[in-house]
Amino acid sequence: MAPPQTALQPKHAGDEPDTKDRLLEAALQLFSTHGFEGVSTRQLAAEAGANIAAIAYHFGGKKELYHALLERIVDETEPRFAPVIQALRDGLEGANKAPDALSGIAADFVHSLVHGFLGDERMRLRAGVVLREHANPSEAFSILYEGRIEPMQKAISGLVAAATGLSEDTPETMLRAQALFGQILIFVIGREVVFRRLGWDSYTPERIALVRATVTESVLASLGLQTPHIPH
Amino acid sequence: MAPPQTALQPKHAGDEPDTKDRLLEAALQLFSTHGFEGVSTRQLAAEAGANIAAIAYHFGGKKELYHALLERIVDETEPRFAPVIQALRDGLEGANKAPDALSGIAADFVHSLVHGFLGDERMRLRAGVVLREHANPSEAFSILYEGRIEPMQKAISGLVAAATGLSEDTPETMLRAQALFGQILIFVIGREVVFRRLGWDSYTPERIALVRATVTESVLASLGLQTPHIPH
DNA sequence: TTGACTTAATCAATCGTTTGAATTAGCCGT
DNA sequence: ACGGCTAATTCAAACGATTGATTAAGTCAA
Repeated sequence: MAPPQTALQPKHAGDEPDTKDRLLEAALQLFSTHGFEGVSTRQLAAEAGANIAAIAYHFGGKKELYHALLERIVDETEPRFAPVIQALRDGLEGANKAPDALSGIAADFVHSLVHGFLGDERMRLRAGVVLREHANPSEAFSILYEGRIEPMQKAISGLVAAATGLSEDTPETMLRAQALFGQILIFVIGREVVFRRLGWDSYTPERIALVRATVTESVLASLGLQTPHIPH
Repeated sequence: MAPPQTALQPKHAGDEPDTKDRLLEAALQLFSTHGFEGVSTRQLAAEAGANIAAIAYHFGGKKELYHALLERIVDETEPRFAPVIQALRDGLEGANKAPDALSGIAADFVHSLVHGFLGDERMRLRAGVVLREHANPSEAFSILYEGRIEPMQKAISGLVAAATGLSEDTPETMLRAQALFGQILIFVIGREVVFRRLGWDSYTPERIALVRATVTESVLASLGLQTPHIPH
């Protein structure tokens, strides 16, 4: 009757996802495209192959399922973004002694972000949820902001600071970091616009490589850096 | 009983908006924040001070009201964006003979866009609707794309082409234009992020000026141009 | 048997839409 | 200026359908 407070992890130790996981997967698929109010509990249950009551049982309600999805998005993207941010930080530290390497470090960073955002279908769905929270922050926006957004912004601010010579925490640096991020994120947000303009219907590996090369040029130039020779 | 097919434009020639206008205004306010599915017809009617049946009477239904809003957004933004695009085109034409002026032209363009997007509360609401259509294009996305988005993209492509020497219609130029636009649009999309990072709670004229100055630097650098001395 | 989980059925509330009557505005012949 | 006519508009009330949530009986492994 009441939602389980303790997870004893009984049941099968099989491989196929249980009802709770399938509901979270359905939530990602549906909330991403149609938004919170645009999806009914019956749609969620049907997509997950579960009963409607399973939502209340496993999460407490529709809103709690949505919040659980946000937390899962933060958790799932951790192994993808943490190394990228760490590599940027490490690179910037080393660049203090070898300033010429800054272009390569920035190019690698852009490379990772573009492929991370455009190369993965699931990441596109996650971005859909995150962008909806941007436009209309719910009470759970802080889950995303503190978990994923702020660390990313701080890392980019470090890059901007290294390239411009300004301090990391000045308003100008933070705004430049925002502008830099916008050059990448616009290809997620404006995906449909890009497709219409270029006559595309999806991001193939070749097209992603073209986006990455072009964005890298733009970003590096915006930082006053030279495009390194064949960034890889 | 049936919706009026012909508009004889009778009624008062007064100044206060009639029910149809008030419904469109309510649609802008509510759809912008909560999305199409997140707003009920009763909310719309209440916000407009009208009866629920007025939606069906004047527009045919909720969906048709939404489409009418999209068309109104295109129409209302025409006088704001058309001169900016025209000024950019004129400037680029003149810059063929005076290449040094390119920085000033680009700076003026960024200036107009930043103030257009951030300086007007109604524009922020309109942007909310447009961005939702970006993330989840409805059947009416073409209204926005052909009306506002494509002309803007083409104008920016002209600027990129002038700065880089490439042709206007190469994929690289179009992608660079997209990246350039992203540097500005991120301050609309990521409004909440900017506020949290900088400790702001709104875009005041002083803060907009700071954003404009910083974005102008970033955009011009990304185009390989020098920041002009005191852009005004 | 116990506890974790699923199920069908049902709850009140709200959804978008429709109805038909009431109200309002503009135009007519007088 | 007048009442009478017509069409445009607004109104309260209700429509069936769907919403998120809840219930109690059921299944199944330990």
